[in-house]
Order: sequence, then structure tokens, then C-alpha cells
Amino acid sequence: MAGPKSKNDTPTREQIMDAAEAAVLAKGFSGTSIEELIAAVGISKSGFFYHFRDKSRLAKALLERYVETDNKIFDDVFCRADELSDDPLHSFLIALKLLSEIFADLPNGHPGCLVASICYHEQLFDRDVCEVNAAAVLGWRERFLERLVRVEKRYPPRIDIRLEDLADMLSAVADGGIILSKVTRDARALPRQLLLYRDFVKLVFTPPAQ
Amino acid sequence: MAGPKSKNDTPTREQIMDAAEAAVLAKGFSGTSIEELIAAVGISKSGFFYHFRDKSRLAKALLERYVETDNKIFDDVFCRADELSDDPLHSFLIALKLLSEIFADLPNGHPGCLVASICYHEQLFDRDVCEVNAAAVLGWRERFLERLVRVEKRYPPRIDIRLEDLADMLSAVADGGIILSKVTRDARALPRQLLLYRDFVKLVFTPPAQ
DNA sequence: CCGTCACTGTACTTGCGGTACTGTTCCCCC
DNA sequence: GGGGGAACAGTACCGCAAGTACAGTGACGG
Repeated sequence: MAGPKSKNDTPTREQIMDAAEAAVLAKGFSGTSIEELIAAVGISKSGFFYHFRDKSRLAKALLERYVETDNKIFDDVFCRADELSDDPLHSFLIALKLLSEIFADLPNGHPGCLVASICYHEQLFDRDVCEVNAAAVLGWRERFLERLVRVEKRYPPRIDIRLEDLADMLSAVADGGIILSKVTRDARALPRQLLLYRDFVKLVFTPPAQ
Repeated sequence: MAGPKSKNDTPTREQIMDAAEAAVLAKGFSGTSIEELIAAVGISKSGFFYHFRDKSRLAKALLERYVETDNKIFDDVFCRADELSDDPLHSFLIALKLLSEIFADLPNGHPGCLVASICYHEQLFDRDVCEVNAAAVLGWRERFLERLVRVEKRYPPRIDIRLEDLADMLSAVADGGIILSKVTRDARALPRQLLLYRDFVKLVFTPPAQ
């Protein structure tokens, strides 16, 4: 049960990627040198290039792993929320609460979003990497939108609103909240922003008559 | 009336910073080489180092100029909004509309937020630069908060809400919207997110009885 | 025993950041 | 009209990092 022995699942490779992810989020991609990574992991330069053809391949692998784990977190959270409520609105609100708690419990605050970091390094990467990035964001939109459509069916929204934008807003608030937290060095900013988004969703779908 | 002849106001210096800002937003700070900047402007390396002691000074100058022009935009927008309405809520809503229109009118979409870019390069810069960054975000919070406090006095919010968080949310939605626009290559995402934030503000401060 | 995996070691090229100078031109001021 | 500073250009150099190109090595599995 140690997972599939995929070619890309060696412990050293994972160690490189762990070090690289932290470094990229703190110093940017070009600011992260291969030499510091191999020093952190304790391997030689040849060892690095055995796992990654070049630095750009490392970026792609990093992004793919990041998106994958992120999607898994969303799966878990929404699945758990569905266990706690059958109602689509309440389930969505619970999921948002769970998400904010996950972020609030991170000891040193959220380390940063790789999608955001890479989007600010766009021109450095090939079309390939950018498409993975775009696909990730569009995937989140679809994921949230599907939930919102189910909510809308039961709770007619109080205002005229594009559900796609409301779905996107969760990504935006999360990315913006991360930046807020990082810049102000206040880890509470991100969970608070998520809860504020939650308030918005609640307001939109709560009937005016109480 | 050609502006104060400050030491830091030569056309070459501005050209360097223009090229640098665009490059940094597209490739990150470390991904931007001094050599490409001097090639773009058409000066020598000595010319660059005449204006900036090192690359880090360039970063600081870039950020300071960016924050300054950003604050000027906010001044203009809020001032214009105040001309159009005496009511604090309506004025704020008008300002948000104006902001979204400004962003929607950018021909190639928003080029990116330097504050966000630099926050994802944190470890590269000295405490100095990071503090400028933090001060900028906190300045925006105060600016928006002051407006929201005035709104709250006249329109009791419909939900329990921390106005500081609602103020921060504008920065978050803007930064998140920029990332959304860049990643999905859809310039409309950013203005749409701002209008969605506007809807939220409207909902929060609009009395339930219509 | 043979081969493959997961590396190490060595050597080299290129490009960039940064330093350290020495000119050079133009314009302003006295 | 000449002296000086502002705004550069030119040249030469150092050190680090990305990337290339190998050849070699220990463990492990069939």
C-alpha cells in the first residue's frame, strides 16, 4: 500500500520537489538555483539531472503535483461536507468553513500558491506548463460551478449573478487571501477572506424573507 | 509644469523602469536580466548602474513607483465618485464600477500587480522592500476601511462583518482577479470579479426590506 | 553473472550579476 | 569661455549558476 511504484515516485525525487516547491514560493522560479536544491537534499548535480531533464521539467512536475494534491484536498473537503449535509447550499457553506479551518491550522500560514507564482513567471515557461496552469484554474471553476448550479436550483439567487464568476471568485479570494497573508504577515487574513466569501454566498442564496 | 525635477526623474531612468516593470511581471524578478533591460532601452551596462546601485535598488524603485501610481488611480477614482454622489455607499459603489471599467479598458488586460509579484519573491529582497510592500497593502486597507466606516454609519450592515476584512477583500479580489485573468487569458475576469465584490458590498449594506 | 536503477565525479561552456575603472559629451553656471 | 557636474559609453574582470557530456559505481533483482 505504499502507492504505485511509478517511475516518478522515488523518495529522492520527492525530496527535490519538496525543497524546490518551498524555494520557488519564497524566491520565485529563477531565484531558485539547482545548486541550493541539491545542497538541501544532499545529492549531486548529476543526481538532479537524472530526475529532471532540465529546470523547466522540474517546474512542470512541481505544478502537476501541486494541482493534484490541491484537487485531492478539495475532493476530501467537499466529500466530507456532503456527508454532513444533503442540502447543496449547506454543504457548500460547510466546505468553505472546513477549507478556512484547514488554512487557519497551517502553522506558518499558507506557503503560497504555485499557480499564482508560475503565472507571474509566464514568459519563462513553454506553452505546455501554462496550459496545465490554465486547466487547473478552469477545473476549479467547473468544480465549484457544479456545486453552485445545484444550489441555484433549490435557492433562487437574490441578485442577478453569473455563477461562473461566483465560482471563479473562490479561486480569486483564495489567491488574493494568500497574497494578503504573505504581505501583511498575518496568517489569519486568508481564512478570514474565505469566510467572507462564504458570507457572500450565504447572502446571495438566502431568501430575503426570514 | 513638467513636474518636479527630482533626481530620480530622468527619461532614461523611467525607460529602464518601464522595461523592468513589464519584464518583472512577465518573467519574475530573477528572470529579468539587466542585460535585456539595457538592450531594450539602448544603453550600456554602466548607464544602468549609474541609475541603480544594484538590482535590488531597481526593485525598490519599481515598487515605490508602482504603489505611488496605484494610489493616484485610487485617489482619482474615489474623488470622481464623490463628485457623482454624496452618499457614502453609492460613492463607494460608483468607485468600484469606475475601477472595473478602467481595468476592462486595458487593451491587453492587466499586466499584473507588482505587490503580488514581489510577495512571491519575498526572500530575495531586504526587509526594506518587504515593508514597502506591506505598507502599501495596509494603506489600501485604511483607505477602503475609511470609506466603509462612513457607509456603515448610514447603512447598518445586514450581517455581522469585520469591515477591515471587507476592505482587505477588495485588494484580495483584485489580486486574485488579476491572476485569474492572466492564467485563463481572459481579460474580462478581473473587471467581473470587481463587480462581484461590488454586488457583495451592495448586498451587505442594503436593508432587507425593499 | 548481467543489467538496470539511482545515482556520483569531473570537466567544460555560456551567460549574468556585479565591480572597477577610464573616458566622453553636453549643458549649465559663473 | 572654461570649469564642473550630470549622464552616460567602453573595457576588463570576477564569481556563480545553468546546462552539457561523459564515465564510473554500488545495490539489487532475475
